[in-house]
Amino acid sequence: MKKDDLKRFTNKEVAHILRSIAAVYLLKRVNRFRIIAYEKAADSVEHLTRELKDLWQDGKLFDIPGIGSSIGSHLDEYFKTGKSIHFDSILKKVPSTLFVLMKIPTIGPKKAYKLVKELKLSDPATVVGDLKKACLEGRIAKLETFGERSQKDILEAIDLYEKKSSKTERMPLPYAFEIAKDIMDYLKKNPGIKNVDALGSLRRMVATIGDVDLAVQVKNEKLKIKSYKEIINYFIKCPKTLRVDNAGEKKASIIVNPNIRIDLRIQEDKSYGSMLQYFTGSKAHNINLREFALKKGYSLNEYGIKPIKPISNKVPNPKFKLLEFEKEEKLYNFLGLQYIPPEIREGTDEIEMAKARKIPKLVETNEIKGDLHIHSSYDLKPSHDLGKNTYKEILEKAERLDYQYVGFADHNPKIADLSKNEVMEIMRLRSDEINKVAAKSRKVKCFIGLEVDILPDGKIALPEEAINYVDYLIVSVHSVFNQDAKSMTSRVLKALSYPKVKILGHPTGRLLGKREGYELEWPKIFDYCKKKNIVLEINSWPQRLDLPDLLVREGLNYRVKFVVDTDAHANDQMDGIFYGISVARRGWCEKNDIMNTLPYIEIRKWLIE
DNA sequence: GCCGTTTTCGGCCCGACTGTTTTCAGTCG
Repeated sequence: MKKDDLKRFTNKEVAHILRSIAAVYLLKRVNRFRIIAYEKAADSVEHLTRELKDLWQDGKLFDIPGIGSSIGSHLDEYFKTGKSIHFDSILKKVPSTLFVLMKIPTIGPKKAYKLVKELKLSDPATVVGDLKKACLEGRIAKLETFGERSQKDILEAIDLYEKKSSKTERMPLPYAFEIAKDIMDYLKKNPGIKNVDALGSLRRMVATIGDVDLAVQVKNEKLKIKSYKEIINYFIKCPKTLRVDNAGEKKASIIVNPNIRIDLRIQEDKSYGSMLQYFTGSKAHNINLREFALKKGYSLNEYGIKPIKPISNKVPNPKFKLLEFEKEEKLYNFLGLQYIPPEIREGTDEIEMAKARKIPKLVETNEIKGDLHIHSSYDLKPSHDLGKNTYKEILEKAERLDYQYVGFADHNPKIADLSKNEVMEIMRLRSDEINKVAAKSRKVKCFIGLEVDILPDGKIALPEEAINYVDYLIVSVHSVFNQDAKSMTSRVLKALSYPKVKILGHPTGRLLGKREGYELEWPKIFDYCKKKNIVLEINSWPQRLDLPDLLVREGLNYRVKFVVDTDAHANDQMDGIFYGISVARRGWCEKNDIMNTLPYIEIRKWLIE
């Protein structure tokens, strides 16, 4: 019971409920569009980058595409009371073992129903094992519409399911990106390859990635078949390959260390843009785009755009020839839309905005003028990890990145182990040291920052007098994450009220794959930040990518500003700013929304004056 | 059941793959 409680209200669980209801409706043969509606809602919830429950608390439930008055009100009841009478009554119509079997790949509602019924599988706790036993005893092959082949497939699928449920799930974007980059670099060395692109969630720079999908465009069209084969062969011989999963004529998959699947597709020149568009997704974006195209009289697929009506009344074209696109831009433009960058193709309002020509010019990595959250090796007896590089080395790195400034934001001295006077002395010496190093730096200016812990009661882990030794403070929560939204909100608001606080660091505290963020009443935080000219950090640390993209976009509605920082503890990590920028882009940020695109003179005004 | 610049009614994405049911249903991305 306890264990179940812990799993309550997660997006995964809600998506599973919605998908289960779609399955029951399918079996009960209700209107198929109602089934699609539930599946769409399930997809939508599953791909949210925030917890649905938090959105519900913020009153944003009905903003989610696919959630309307009916599903929305049932979810409202579900979150309020812990159950939905309507959902429960639907789910009761079929044996619950069915929903367990549906988790096995290649088993959908219909097969699951048949298996459950014919084999009388009634215990959800043992159903997978029972099915496996039935396979091994040859009982599946005897069922109508199943055969030897299906029996073997089911056995393999169960195997996969059992392995997968105990294996790694999605990985943080930066890890996937590094792996993909290695393989893309390898592919680019092949003289037959003109272009290599990421596809899917990797191209959209989603915070977590499952499989890596790649596309190649070949150079020599005339030798098509031969060169395709050569490229597939070259791909599967990649030094990172652990094993080859499959290799066909236009597609192949390999598994690389540590058990990551890489899919490659080859497409000819003239429809490369259509393929890129199609496999970049998201699914929700593609569905919306196809619905939009349909209204204009076009059908959209991975090869191009097909008119579903004759192009002109005078000259009817009986063949309705497929229109092909080598470039994605042309495809969007043909439909009367502005080009939509992959990062915002999430099926929200991007098509509407593209039609109105209101797609923003998203911020780019080369517009960043400095990094305000960097940890050095200067030993100030900190509460958390020291960095690896000296102030001088960090400045040299910043110069190589063509930055105008950096902000040193070491962790505060550990106040539990030190007297107030000792802390003051440490802070004074540190400030002298930074000033000394700064005086010798010609190109890159520096700011004296500090990342200060927000204590459980909202006080900051630094004596107030010591604030005199810094230019600005970043305040962050590093402990006691389990307070409820109300207490956490007043805790953070109190911390933000101290002098010189300019940045709220990694605002949700999430660690991808490890820890959910804590809950906050975001409208209050946004309002306060806007009022006090405080900005929210978009932290580029691979496991953080925090603030999450959805909250970034929400913050924009409150006209809040952001700063993209690396939180680097070593110089090579300063290159990771790129990942924070990807979060900002997914949150629809333009250059002006990001404080550290400002030149030195202007950021100084905000930070110090 | 959801949704809105042809709509508050009347529409609703598209194709590949596979096994088995010889013409298609089920599943997936």
